[in-house]
Amino acid sequence: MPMANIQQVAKQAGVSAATVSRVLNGQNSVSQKTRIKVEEAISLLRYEPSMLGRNLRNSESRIILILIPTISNPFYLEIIKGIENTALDHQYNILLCETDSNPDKENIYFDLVRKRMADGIISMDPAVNVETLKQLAEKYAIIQCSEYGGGIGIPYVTINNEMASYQAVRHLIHMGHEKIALMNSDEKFLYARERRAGYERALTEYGIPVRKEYIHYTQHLGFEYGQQAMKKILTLEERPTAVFAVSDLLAIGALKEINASGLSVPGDLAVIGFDKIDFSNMTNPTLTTIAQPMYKMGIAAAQMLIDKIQGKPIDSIIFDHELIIRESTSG
Amino acid sequence: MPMANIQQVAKQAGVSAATVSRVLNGQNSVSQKTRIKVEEAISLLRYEPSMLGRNLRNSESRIILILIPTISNPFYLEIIKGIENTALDHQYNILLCETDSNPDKENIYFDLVRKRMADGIISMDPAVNVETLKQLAEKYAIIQCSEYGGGIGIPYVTINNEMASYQAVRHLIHMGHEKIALMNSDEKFLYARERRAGYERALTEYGIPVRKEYIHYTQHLGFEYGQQAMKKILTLEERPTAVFAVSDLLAIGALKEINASGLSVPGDLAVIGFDKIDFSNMTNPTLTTIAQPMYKMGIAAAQMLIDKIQGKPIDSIIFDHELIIRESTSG
DNA sequence: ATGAAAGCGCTAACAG
DNA sequence: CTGTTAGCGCTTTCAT
Repeated sequence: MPMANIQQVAKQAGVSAATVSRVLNGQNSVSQKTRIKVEEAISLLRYEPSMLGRNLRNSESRIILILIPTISNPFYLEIIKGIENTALDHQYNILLCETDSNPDKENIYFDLVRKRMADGIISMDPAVNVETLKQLAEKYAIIQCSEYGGGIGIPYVTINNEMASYQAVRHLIHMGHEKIALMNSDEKFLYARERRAGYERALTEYGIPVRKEYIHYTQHLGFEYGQQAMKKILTLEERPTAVFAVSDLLAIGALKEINASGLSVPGDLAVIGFDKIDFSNMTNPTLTTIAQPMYKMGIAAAQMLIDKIQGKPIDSIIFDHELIIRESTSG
Repeated sequence: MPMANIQQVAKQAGVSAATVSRVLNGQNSVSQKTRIKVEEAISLLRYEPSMLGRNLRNSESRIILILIPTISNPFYLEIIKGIENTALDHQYNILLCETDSNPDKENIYFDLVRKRMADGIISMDPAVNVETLKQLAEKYAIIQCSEYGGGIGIPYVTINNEMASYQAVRHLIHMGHEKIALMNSDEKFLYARERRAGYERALTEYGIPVRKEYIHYTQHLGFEYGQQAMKKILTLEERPTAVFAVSDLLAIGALKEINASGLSVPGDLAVIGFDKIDFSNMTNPTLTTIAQPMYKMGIAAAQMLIDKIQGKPIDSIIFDHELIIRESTSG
């Protein structure tokens, strides 16, 4: 007798399906006596209510979609944990979607919400198509997390990128550095523009000229890209004495490349990363970096999304960051 | 006019809902003329078919559940990618579930398949409750990936752990090592027992005695546990000249600890890891390790599960591994 | 406190 | 080739 349904339970208990449903949903308009009858029938038949029927009836999927560019960047991991735990608390589940920053793949996932397979989206893909997202946000619940298009009216949670970057560079200056390179993402991303602004503000404030040849752009935030960029930086005529990379993975690539070329960190070059991923503490030397409260950001994003799904008003949040000073700048 | 349904499209096109459904599902029993009418109605009304209705009707969720102990171990990342891409090809989506090796959380996720929210499970949690899993497997599609209970009749994909371990240790012996430590997981896990067996076989084959004090167990596979275990190993009276750790994260922790104590790798101690996670190539020195074909394993697991869901017969698979020799054993 | 009835949106069997 | 009908499993009025 596989897969009993609510009708069979009702019959077994000698009540109507409606009553079984009431018991299932913990409504207190059921007498103790019938409740017990129903519960017995449920366990007798090993009944498990079908989410399929319930979801159709309620026009909801209780699924939240998370959009990330790649699962390979550990930066997203803690955020995802925060989202997942919060979602679970509210009986939501998460569908983790890797876009590879590919619009086609992205669109497959957007379809999931259009097709009611997901109740909302938390987007963490900086490369997301802002136009599509804006359009989608008119009909569906959408939150941007850690990366936002800016001024497109979609609620977001993020940190103050300009300030974080400013503080990182100021720290380097305080350590006596003047020749400071920036390893940045493509400036089509808002956060990349903000972080460069912070970099320039710090330099300017201390009367250090901004030198174009010290600013390098990488296509992605991965390890290899950090190596590559560092290789170029090391060929500069006036070699910098410090590098600020906008992601830990980039910074770790830089570290590796510096070591490979026989130089030492922080003796010859100081290095700062960004994100405080787990691995930033496993390198040798350990990496100075900007910590984002990733777990908290995940919680907030999930809470906002759930509120939004339920029609509540929500506000964007800007979280505090923190400069974590470790061996790569103070060896 | 938000959220048109199939009835409204039918009305707009002047046909029945059944015909619209046929067009939607690409059945060729529809005349060119009506097909066009229907397609026009669809785009006019911006109709998006609801998976909720379809799923109920078809008694399927088209969702695959992936069970992992923690998202923090990069080992799972590539496998997940393989699963996801394969799933996508077959119009399945994946629900990523982190159990923290916690039976309660595990049970929440098992409920998803009981409640028809998921069509099947790929379990990668070594700590999974084998009894529950076995029971579940009687009614639902379940595959074990990279970790299997052994002899419980659930199809699996894995590698030959004993052989991989044997080869790693043999490599160390060939490099001239005799005092070789093993950093292993709790032997309640099958793979831990297999890997110890391989370790012992290699030693024995070369006439090297197996020394109890060289075998250390860690509670988890994380970085910190590797550091801790290494700390103990370094206090041994007769310090080993090589360490074989059953995970890269463990090995990286060992690396860090060795460096911290002023010793060098591989000069004073050689180190081998297991898994070939991305990071194993980012450390200094880079890490010798056993490569598992993780992406392929993911693809296979997903394909097996989908076949199983569709009632096809399936066989377990044992994949080939490979010893990747890098700096941590060969200076 | 409980039941009858309707319907969420879709697909498949059957009839024509 | 197309429409009618029924029903997947559940929840929610509306009665009583």
